[in-house]
Amino acid sequence: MRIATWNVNSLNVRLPHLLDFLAAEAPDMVALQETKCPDERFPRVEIEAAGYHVAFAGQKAYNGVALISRTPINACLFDLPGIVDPQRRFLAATIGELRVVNLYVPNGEAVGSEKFGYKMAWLDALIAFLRDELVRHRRLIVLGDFNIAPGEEDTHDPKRWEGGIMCSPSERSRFFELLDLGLIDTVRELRPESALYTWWDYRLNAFARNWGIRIDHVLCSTDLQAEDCEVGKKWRAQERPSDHAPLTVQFAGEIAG
DNA sequence: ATGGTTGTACGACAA
Repeated sequence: MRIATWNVNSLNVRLPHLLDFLAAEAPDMVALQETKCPDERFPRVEIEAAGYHVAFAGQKAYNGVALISRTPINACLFDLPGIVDPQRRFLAATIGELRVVNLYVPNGEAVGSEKFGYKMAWLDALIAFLRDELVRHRRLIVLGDFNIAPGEEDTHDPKRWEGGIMCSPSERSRFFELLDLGLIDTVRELRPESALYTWWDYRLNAFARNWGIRIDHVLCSTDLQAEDCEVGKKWRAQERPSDHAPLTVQFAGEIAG
């Protein structure tokens, strides 16, 4: 099975790219973030016509997550337990024999800001939730835009990013707490030596210079085996791209189990 | 590298 995550930064603008991606890559499941799309305007018809089921949690202008799957999507949970959050950043669901948790972790703006405190509280609630979820589900995938670059090798310029937002010790320690629960960073496991990025700033021609960072992740429980991964840089190179590339991970076996 | 771009929605905020 092939599982992808993609922060599309407006599903309305990026729907043609998404439909091209589905046709070209034929993933079994895609987790989307930053759909910026209220539920009543979600492009259900177009995505279902491509042969996929949909589940979504959107809001006007900001945030918004969705799941797109060839296999029906069941038992959706739209709110991260343990925190009251009107922002649509979380969508957990059961797909075949998989439990999938799609995340759009708060950006945090700047270390020490009010939004940074929200990010830390959100991550702490996530860690508590996933500790329970791993007890309930042996085949668990946690994926999305984490807004955390786990290590120095995950930025194009460690000195520039050191201690800043997405790279601070408190954010990185939360990421490693997630791994310590029993989750695997599939991309780092598959490509231990590679500089792989998933996000490049729109500004300063950052993509052409490969000034990127790795903040989108696919984590899995130890019952699952990741076989291969790919960052879809060609989608970041399109006209009017998202600032994130899609990340696809190939797992052994099928969604049905 | 300390500026700059994009999306939403039409000014200002979020990223």
